[in-house]
Amino acid sequence: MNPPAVFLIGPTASGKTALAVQLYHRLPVELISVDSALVYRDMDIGTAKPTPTELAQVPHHLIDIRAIPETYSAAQFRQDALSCMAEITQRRRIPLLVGGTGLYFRALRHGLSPLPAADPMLRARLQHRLQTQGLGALQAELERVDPATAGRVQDRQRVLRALEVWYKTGTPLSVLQMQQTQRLPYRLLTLICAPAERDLLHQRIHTRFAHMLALGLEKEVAGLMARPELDPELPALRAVGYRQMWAYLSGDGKRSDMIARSEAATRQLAKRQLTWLRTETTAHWLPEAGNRQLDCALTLIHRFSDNNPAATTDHL
RNA sequence: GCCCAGAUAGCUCAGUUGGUAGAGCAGAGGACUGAAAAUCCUCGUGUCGGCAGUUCGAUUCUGCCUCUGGGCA
Repeated sequence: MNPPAVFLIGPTASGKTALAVQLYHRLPVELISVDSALVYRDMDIGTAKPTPTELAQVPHHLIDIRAIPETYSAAQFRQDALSCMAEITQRRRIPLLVGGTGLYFRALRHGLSPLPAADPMLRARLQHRLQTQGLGALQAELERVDPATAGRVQDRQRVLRALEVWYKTGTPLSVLQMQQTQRLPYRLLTLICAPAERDLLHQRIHTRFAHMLALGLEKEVAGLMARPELDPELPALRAVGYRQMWAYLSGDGKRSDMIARSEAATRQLAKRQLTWLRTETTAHWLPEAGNRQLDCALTLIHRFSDNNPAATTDHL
């Protein structure tokens, strides 16, 4: 039988990290972060990263593993997470994957088709064509080489990616995506940590952003702006809060606008994360934060790890 | 106290030469295969500040009132 693993998925500001820490103290688990922003060093306050003290007490894998100018990807994540999970399993412990990046969870669970990695040179060339010829020209070309994908995607980013795959392999993306992917070789328990009331989540987002400002988010971003190798178009710096603060410190809008825009962007992020969650049909939705939530999670994980998959993989 | 300008969607505002109105933002739903905290798609009924008058019909014109800016005393 495959070894066990637990997914703990939740939107930003849902309290999933706090729950994961409590679980760490009571169960033989090790935490793996599933978060595209936490991988970056020097982005601490705005990503609500656990503090160095917390990280020392409760180790999280896959945090602070990249410098800001570096790119990371779902495929990178899958590879890194699988190797962490193997090590944890060898220590006879259970990997607890906690985070909110839906694509990373999906890539880990269902695998990825064998596609070529991003090619920065090729991307730059395509980006240039996008600027000079417009999206329509690129869409028309995709329509010729891969009509299936052309009919499915309409945004710049994915049109460019589909052409990139075509240039690198000579095979349409839609054909490559039909190939069998490698599924996760673990027995899985999926827990969802999300407030039932949207209003409550919005309140938490508001409070948490005020807290980030109090912790010195402005200073953190000003420090990044002072570094010549960084610019606001880098994927890492498009993160919620950083993008808005960078714009404000560059003279765009009032401080109150920056706050409103940051909180709105966070709400929108949480909404998109919740959309991923609704496709999780075999997951267990945990009750609201508190003792009952912890007890519920503990019970579910105990039952799950006691080699009784039938009792736990079913829906509630 | 007087004069002027406003009052329309949760917010900022446009508009209707009189036939009950629409943008941006916010919000909601959805998509998602090496940038994903990214990138996109779809969704707009609201006493048009209140009361009265003119009119077949008023959010639109008129009068009064209330409130908010600005100016003059």
